Amino acid sequence: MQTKTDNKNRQQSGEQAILEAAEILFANKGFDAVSMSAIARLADTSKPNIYHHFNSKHDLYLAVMQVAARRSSALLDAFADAPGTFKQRLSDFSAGHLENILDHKLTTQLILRDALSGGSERGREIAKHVVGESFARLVAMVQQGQNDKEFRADIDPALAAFMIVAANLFFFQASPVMQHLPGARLPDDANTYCNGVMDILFNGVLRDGDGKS
Amino acid sequence: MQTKTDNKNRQQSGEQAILEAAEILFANKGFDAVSMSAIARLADTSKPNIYHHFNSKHDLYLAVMQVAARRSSALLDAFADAPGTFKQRLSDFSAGHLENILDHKLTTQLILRDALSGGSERGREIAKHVVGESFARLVAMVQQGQNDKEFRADIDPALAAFMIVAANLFFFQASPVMQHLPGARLPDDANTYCNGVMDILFNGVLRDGDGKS
DNA sequence: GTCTATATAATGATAGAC
DNA sequence: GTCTATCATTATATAGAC
Repeated sequence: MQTKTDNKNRQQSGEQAILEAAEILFANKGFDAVSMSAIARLADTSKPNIYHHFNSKHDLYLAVMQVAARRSSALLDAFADAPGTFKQRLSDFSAGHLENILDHKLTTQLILRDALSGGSERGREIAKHVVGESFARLVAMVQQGQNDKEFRADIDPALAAFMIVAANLFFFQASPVMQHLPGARLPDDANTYCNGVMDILFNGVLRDGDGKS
Repeated sequence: MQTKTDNKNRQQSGEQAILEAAEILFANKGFDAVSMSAIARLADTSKPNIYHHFNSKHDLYLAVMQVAARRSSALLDAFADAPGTFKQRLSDFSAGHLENILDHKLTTQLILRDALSGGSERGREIAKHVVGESFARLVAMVQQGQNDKEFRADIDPALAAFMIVAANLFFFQASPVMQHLPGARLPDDANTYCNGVMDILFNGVLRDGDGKS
């Protein structure tokens, strides 16, 4: 029994280093800009050894994606059915969502890059599954809030959910650029940003009494 | 006098084809995934001819970016100082912004890809200039709305502007993915989407009387 | 499982004829 | 301005020893 586990562990040490190196490079530069030589160099091994563990560059990429997807999926389970008002639950979900994004930038960039790029058929399937999962939870949460008369009934729950996801993911994508823009800077603190977003989403930017058409 | 103009026109016919082919490929696949051979093939010319017009692949890329940036910058000038309430002007700007994005998907994808990717130093400068320009206008518009007491004074104008841009750009990025997600679909019509977004941004999702903290 | 050495194809870029 | 032919380099991937 133990021999099998030992083999698995010994075997993974090599694979693990390769997977980690590949994740870093793929996330930062994208599939095409990364060579097997660069991965081998960063993983401190040789090119043929990578081909011993993975059939092709694309296979390695898919393996990296699957590991990242598994990690990403498990992270938001805690927010599935929490107590409190839906306003609070939605705020918590959004804060947790953004926190996960910023705590796992590599994973996020990897999945986001693949999901939004016209890349490899099957890679997008994995990425779609991940974003679809957290998105569906958000939509359901908004709908429940509508059923409880806490949220307006005349808004599209998918739209509200999308705006939350968009605000968080686009913040992650754009913050390196935004930091260098003159004149108007966003809050660099994630919590401040998230609270500001949710305040606008919940209450709107119009002053009270201006008439909600 | 005319000879110069004629030369210019004759000269551009070749360059134009190369630039257009390069824009299509760079926008769809990114810098690294596009080869000079592929560009030459699509432009119906030869590789050395490209090198006659541009010093390197990177030079060609910058030229494509500059053309795209010029196009993109000119598009939103009309919304600079329009009449009407700031709510209306903001809605019009957002609608025009999204319309421009969807009418020039190639240009948008090209600039967005470069701005958000860890790509070539100088390419990002161009992209940053474009997004920074339209972003600054939006922020100013929100601030004016606050000065006129039309918008709440306690919101961050940069944050509100960012949410509009994020909603539009992320919609553009994600709509190919979102269309295939089960359960919750966004409106496929740009106007419907934009109106829904602005409704939420202006009025919020909470039902009236729930107390704006 | 890991390596050296290598096959094969494609890359960015150039030389030089027309 | 445009081409054919070619350079040097690098890419993915494999063969085969240990």
